[in-house]
Amino acid sequence: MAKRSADTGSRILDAAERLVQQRGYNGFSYADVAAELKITTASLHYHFAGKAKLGRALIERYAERFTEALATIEARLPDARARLDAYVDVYGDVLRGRRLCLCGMLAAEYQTLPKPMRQSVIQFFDDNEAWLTRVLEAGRQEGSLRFSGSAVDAARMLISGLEGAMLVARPYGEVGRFRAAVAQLLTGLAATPAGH
Amino acid sequence: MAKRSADTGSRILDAAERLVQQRGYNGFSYADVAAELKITTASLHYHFAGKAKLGRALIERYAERFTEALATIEARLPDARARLDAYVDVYGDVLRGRRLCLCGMLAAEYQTLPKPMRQSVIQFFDDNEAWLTRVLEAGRQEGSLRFSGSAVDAARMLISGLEGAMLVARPYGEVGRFRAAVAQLLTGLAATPAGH
DNA sequence: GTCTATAGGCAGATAGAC
DNA sequence: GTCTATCTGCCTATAGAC
Repeated sequence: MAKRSADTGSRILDAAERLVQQRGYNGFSYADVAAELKITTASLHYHFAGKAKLGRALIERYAERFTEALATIEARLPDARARLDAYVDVYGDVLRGRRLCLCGMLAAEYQTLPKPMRQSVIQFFDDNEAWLTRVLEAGRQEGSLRFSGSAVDAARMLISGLEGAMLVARPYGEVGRFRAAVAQLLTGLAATPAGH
Repeated sequence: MAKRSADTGSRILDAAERLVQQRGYNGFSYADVAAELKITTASLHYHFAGKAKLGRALIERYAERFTEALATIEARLPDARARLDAYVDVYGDVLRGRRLCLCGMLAAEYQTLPKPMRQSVIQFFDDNEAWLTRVLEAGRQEGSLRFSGSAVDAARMLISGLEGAMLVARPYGEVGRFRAAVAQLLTGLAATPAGH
């Protein structure tokens, strides 16, 4: 009953996702995916009619899983500060696999993406922003977080900072760079000023 | 005596630079540059033996100009806070042209870049970090800037934040998003807490 | 320095057998 | 569902005339 291995469609998405996060949408080919799965590119086309459709499916699944991860964070952690820290950890985990955020990578390549993919990238950032805005607003209410300006601006700052910290840290191959940059990013948000 | 137009080498670099900042290193071709300059790709190879060498020349020139811009900022502006603001404006100007920072884009594509290009990308970030660290340290000394932790960590946070803010803002086509995110990024650094 | 012509490879994609 | 075979187009790159 237990499935020993995922079906081909999922395995294609797994391989393509890793390739895009590491090399970019314009930096991988059907041949790369096919070689990894030991099938032919013709078989690939059976599952995903074209590269654009594969790309769109990648974002959809990635966004879905991200949403699930955020729901889990909310279910398990009660206070805003802990939720924020857990959110940051999601990004750190991605970087540890020498990957960028899928949509961060696609944002860099945005101007070359097929139109349908573009809207999905925007949607990912919008969803993240909405979730983070709610957490920040709650944190301000409960007194665990503080920030000047609107919660949505603070959320945008954080998302930008996290995406950028991954982008810059990866060439150095040091997750410590990411952590240090993000720690600095968060100091301004702590209701209790960071001790020194 | 006045040169009416730049020489071919420079015009190639101009076109290629714009293409990389907008579409990425893997998202442009010799044919794109050749078409823009109305020459052939064979002529392109006379000036730059291969795409990797062109890529390296792009980074070298970009880094050189960046260094000059930073020197100009130091020459014209006396205090650290003004220098920091001017530094941020450099990024904003790039984004206004619907471009990313050249090295931010190349950082995304890092794993696919020819080896010689990689070291140049790292060098760009190292130089920026060193300059910004000096400005931040000076600002702390003169009392115009404050931050917890080391100046170098604050510098890394700022560079990450600026690169990320460009990355995320561009798909939306709104420079306002960049400005708002960066404003939030800087609030923690103002010695005089943002009044309200 | 710029051209024409072309090589050689890889890209995404399709037809049709099994 | 997966294969072989093939197509067309674009890519980087080079030889050699002008």
